[in-house]
Amino acid sequence: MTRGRPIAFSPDQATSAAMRVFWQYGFEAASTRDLLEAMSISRSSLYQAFGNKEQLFLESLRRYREALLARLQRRLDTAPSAMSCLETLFGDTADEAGSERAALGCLIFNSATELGQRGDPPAEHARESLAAINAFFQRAVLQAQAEGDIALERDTEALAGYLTMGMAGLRTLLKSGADARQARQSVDLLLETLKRPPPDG
Amino acid sequence: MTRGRPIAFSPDQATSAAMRVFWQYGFEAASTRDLLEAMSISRSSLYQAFGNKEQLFLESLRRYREALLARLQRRLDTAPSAMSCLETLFGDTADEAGSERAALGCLIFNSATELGQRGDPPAEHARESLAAINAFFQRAVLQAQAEGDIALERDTEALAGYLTMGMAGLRTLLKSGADARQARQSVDLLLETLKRPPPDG
DNA sequence: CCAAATATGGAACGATCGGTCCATATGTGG
DNA sequence: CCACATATGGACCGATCGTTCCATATTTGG
Repeated sequence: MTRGRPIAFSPDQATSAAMRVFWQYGFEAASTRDLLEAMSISRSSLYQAFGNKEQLFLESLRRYREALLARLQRRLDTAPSAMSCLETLFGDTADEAGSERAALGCLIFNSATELGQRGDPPAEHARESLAAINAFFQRAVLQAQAEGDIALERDTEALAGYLTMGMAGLRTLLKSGADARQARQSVDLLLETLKRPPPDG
Repeated sequence: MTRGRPIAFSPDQATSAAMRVFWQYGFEAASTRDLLEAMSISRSSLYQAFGNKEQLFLESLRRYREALLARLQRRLDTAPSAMSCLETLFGDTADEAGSERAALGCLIFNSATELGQRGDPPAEHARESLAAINAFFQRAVLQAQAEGDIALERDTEALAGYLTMGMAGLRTLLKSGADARQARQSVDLLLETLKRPPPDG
């Protein structure tokens, strides 16, 4: 079937290792040397198997996004309610304060802020991933509305955008070393909006 | 008094030009070539007058922070109320959606996310600047409470952290190209929390 | 066991990085 | 007008960047 020397590494494991490097350093700041060392492969193998740094990043971000969204959706599916899912999601994130995990942030938010409005594939992919997070929040809010925990008069999309903004801001606070108390208090206030009825008008 | 050849550029204007470069590209990604071109000075002059790239960044960030906080404080001092100041501040920021200004973001939030928990002076300076923004929000909330627009039972610090988180998130959304509608809706929901009374407990 | 095909290690590429150095220009105090 | 002091332009430094290339290793099909 296959001809020639077989590859001596697992592309999956190598991509996961690369993902962690991009996660920690960002797309531009992650050097090919960093990537090669973490992936434990040679320079030739990287370019043979992944093309170049940009394509490796796209593959890493794609995997990160799929894993994240799968995890989020599972949380939503297994939680006692969509509202409690959102509460634990933001609460658990706030509780990361001070940890190494908090210092890493989220690869998607990191990439979205680093790459901004650039027109190249990495930036486009980052924006799409941010939109996917927003879409998850929209599903969660819609379900919470169906379950009676969020007022039906609320605009689902607006609340989703609000939560995406909140998570982005929370990630920023955690990255810059906010303590658990500030993170918790901010998240509590953020979630308050979901529970109370919309003002008149 | 002064001996020797006088400098042929304005250090103030040069620092402002450098600030814009750091603002657009970030600390690490801003190359000395970018800086020299924007500042319209020679390489020798940069190192003679500012020491190195890091010190130039610190000076740029210091100026940005001072100018920003002065502008914010002036807004607070001249607004009809602290609450309306916060409303116009977030509202005006949301209205930047889609503009070049929105793509730039805020140098302080940009630096805080880029430099994270690093232990060097640029990161420390960025975190201090973020704390200064938080302190401004704290003053604004305190004033709004004194003016009767925010319930006194509210924890001032908690609301300040919430607003800092909100602005950080808003900046992230804007940087990644959020449209005016999403930004507006998210900000409206964010500000809602300030106006309504705290829940029981 | 040989030929074809693929993977790998490592040298090398040109470009760019932040920073230094030196010759020269351009001022002022004596 | 000269001596001194500072500023400036530009060559240059070693390091690192992402990428390419080639010789070599390692496999399978015939």
